[in-house]
Amino acid sequence: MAQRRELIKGTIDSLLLCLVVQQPMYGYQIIKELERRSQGYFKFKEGTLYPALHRLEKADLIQGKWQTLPSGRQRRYYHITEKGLYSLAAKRSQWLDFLAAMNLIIQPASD
Amino acid sequence: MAQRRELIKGTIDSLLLCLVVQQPMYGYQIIKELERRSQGYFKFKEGTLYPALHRLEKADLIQGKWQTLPSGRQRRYYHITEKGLYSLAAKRSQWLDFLAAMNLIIQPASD
DNA sequence: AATAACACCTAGTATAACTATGTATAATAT
DNA sequence: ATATTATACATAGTTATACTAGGTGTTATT
Repeated sequence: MAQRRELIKGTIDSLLLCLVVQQPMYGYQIIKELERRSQGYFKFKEGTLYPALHRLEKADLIQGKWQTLPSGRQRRYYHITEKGLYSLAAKRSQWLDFLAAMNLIIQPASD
Repeated sequence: MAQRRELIKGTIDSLLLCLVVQQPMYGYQIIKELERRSQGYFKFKEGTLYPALHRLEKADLIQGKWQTLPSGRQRRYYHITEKGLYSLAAKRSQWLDFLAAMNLIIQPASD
């Protein structure tokens, strides 16, 4: 039924690392940015994103820092760690391996 | 940690349908065939495959039929149903959509 | 005679995306 | 003025599914 939900599993960490490797970002921004860059495909819920960010931080792949805007509003900016950099490279590689295997099976049926 | 495990989620049904659409196959054969075609990448465990086959059969996407070999050994051959054909087409399309979205984010870093 | 390969099965576990809900502020609409 | 939407964070509980670990029985190989 919700194949999309399952397809996405295992890719969120890579997606998040892909974004924060370019520049530090905060949660809400990441949700919007993923939706924008994927042309509306990725619409992560907060209940998906924040736990994922906490998981990555706990694993020392990203690190968050609170920042206070002039308005007084709080944002938690995450930036990638050195360990995160290595992890991202590994995850990208794993993704490509997976993709290659999938392509071997899911050939665009010659019809 | 086990990213591979999560990556695979949501794709098994498509993989199985992809195989049985070509010819009826039985469980053990599917495991071996997926490993062969993916050049060793997919090595599904029985605890993964058989429940998946049962799930697909329950959803009326495939149908199994016991066959007895001359040796007396029993095999359950699964063939795709009409509903399975439509489902496979839909899943392939969903996979391509997902892939396109992923590619927009996981660009092979220009390095 | 013992091991590996064949061929099926399932109960329980782990993981992670999501639902639903909560808090609080700023901007916009009525 | 007031209500709604957008911004910004958080988490407890639900659901789905790949896997672990175990089981049954047959056939082929060492």
